[in-house]
Amino acid sequence: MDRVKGRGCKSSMQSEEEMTDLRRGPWTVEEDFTLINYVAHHGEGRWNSVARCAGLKRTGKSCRLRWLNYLRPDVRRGNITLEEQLLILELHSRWGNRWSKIAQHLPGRTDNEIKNYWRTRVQKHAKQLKCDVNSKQFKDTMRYLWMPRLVERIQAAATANGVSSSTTTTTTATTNSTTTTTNTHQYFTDNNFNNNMDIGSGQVILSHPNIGGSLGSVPVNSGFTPENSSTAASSDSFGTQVSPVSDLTDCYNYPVTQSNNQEYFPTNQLIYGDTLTSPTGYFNPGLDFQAMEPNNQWMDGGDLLDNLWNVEDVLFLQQQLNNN
DNA sequence: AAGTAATCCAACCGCAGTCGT
DNA sequence: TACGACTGCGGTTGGATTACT
Repeated sequence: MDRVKGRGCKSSMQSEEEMTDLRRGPWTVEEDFTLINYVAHHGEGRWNSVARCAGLKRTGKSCRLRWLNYLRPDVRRGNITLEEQLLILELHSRWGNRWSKIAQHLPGRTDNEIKNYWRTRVQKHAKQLKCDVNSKQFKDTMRYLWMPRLVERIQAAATANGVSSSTTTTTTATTNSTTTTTNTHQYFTDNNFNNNMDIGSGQVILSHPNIGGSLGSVPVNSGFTPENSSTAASSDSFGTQVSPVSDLTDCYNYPVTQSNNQEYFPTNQLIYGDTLTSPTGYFNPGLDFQAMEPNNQWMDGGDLLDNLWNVEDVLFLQQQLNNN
């Protein structure tokens, strides 16, 4: 196979790569097949052995990353739900950039995905507010505006769908700490690609939640070409490209629509309460709400997180700032 | 329609921790 | 204890896509 120009190539090749003709960059369908097949046969772990024994010209690290972030059958793809957003905000406020730890509480989500979400969405808003994402102002904004609003929206969605409040993500909290209890739910089927795999013959006839349609001996979705498997975007049956307006529910088995959130959302019982309402004058001056234009996506459009904002919030906060 | 800017996210890197010898 | 191999984590990059002019 041709050597693929890598991403983020900023330094000289590692010695390991200099010695062998290792591939870098996007994975091809063939490589994905090989890795899936090998893991199905031998299990996870010992990634350097995987790379060697499976005949993949990849580093062990690359194999591990590809498997964990993309090929693993329980990887959940698609938009981050309201509940997940709430959970991310809460857990990040407690643990900071401990993406892996945060990801453990969001079944099916990878640390990479959460990290990307944080950087592209949350930090974007911090930038718009011209404050540091680690600043007290921004954290207060999250806690007293975003999170209560998320709770409202979750409850509203639950009400609209006729879900009793007891089954929604109930929230109570103190300003100092939040109690989280974790119930481990099985949200996704395990290794569901094994069912149709004929390992003995080497013939792989499997459907994989992250790869649309059948794999192996069955022709791959026409949206795939060997050279674009991980970057094929909108036509990618992996559901790689996650656009705020795209509906990818057809691309995988897991519900991503709001109406189903309660069913699949982990019952990490984040408990917030009325105390989430900002105490008068709590906010420190410094947030630059003038920077938020009236038609800013942040306030009246865009994705779920963006929608948490509206003009009333801004006016309210400006009032708070003026009072100080 | 074409060019440009902004955004998204898969994949890379370096570093630190763990484990076996 | 020292060393190397391996693994996992968090930060960063840049190609692809989307939005805007």
